[in-house]
Amino acid sequence: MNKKSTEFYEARANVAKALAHPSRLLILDALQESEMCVCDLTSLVGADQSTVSKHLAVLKQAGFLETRKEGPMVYYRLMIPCLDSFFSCVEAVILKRRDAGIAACRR
Amino acid sequence: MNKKSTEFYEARANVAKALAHPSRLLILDALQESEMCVCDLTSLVGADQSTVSKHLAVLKQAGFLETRKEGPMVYYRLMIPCLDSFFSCVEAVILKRRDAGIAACRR
DNA sequence: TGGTATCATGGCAATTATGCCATATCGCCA
DNA sequence: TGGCGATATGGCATAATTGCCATGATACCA
Repeated sequence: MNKKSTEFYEARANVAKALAHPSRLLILDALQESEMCVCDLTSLVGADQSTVSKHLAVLKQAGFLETRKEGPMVYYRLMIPCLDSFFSCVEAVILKRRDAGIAACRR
Repeated sequence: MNKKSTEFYEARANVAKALAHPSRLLILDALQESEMCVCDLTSLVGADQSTVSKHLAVLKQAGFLETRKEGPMVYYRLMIPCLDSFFSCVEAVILKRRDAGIAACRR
C-alpha cells in the first residue's frame, strides 16, 4: 500500500484553497469564455482593484492562470482544461447536500 | 449571458472550502476504500479526537459524508462517487505548476 | 517631461479557520 | 445504577484569510 505523504495532501489542499472563494470561482468561470484584463475582472467581481489583483495572484500561484502583457494591461487566461469535470463534481456535492440536507444536516 | 448569482459561487466555494485542508483530504482518500469509525480516522490523521471529529463534521455538512451508528461507534462513509475526476484535475493543476510549462490534464 | 491609465504590493483591521483541552452525550455492560 | 469507551461540543488562543486604503511600478501619450 502506498502511504501518501503529508506533502501530498498539503499540495492538494493548497489547490483547493485557491478555489475556496466565491470571487475566485467567478473569475475562473468568466475566464473559461476568454481571456480578460484585470480591469474587466474588477468590474465583473465588483470589488476593489487591489482585491481582485490579489485574487488573481492566488489563482496564478496555484497554477490555474497565466498572464500576458499588452501595453499597460495584463490579460489573464485559464490554463486548466479540466475545470468542467471539477465543477460538475462540485455540483454533485451540492445536489447531494440539498437532497439529504434537511434530513441529514439537522441535528 | 446568464449572470450567475452570488449564492451560486458561494455554494461552490463552501464545497471547495471543505476540501481545503490536508487532514480532510486524507480522510476522504481513506474513505474511498471503505467506511471507517472516528477512532480509526483519529489514529490515521494523528490529531486530537475532537479535531478529527470537527473535520468530519465539516465534510458531512458539505455533503461529502454520511454516518452510520453501530453501538457506541459512528461510521463515516463517502457519498460522492466523482472524487476521482475531482482529484485528477487537482493533480493536473499541481503538475502544471510544477512544470510551469506543458502539462496535459489526465482524464 | 508631465499626466493618466493599468496593475501590483505593503499595511492594517476585521473576520474566519484551526487545534487542543475540558466536558457533555450516548451506548453498553457488569 | 455505575462506570467505561466512543463521539460531539463549547471555549479559547493562535494562525490564516479577506478587503480596503495608500502607494509603488510600468506603459503610453500629449
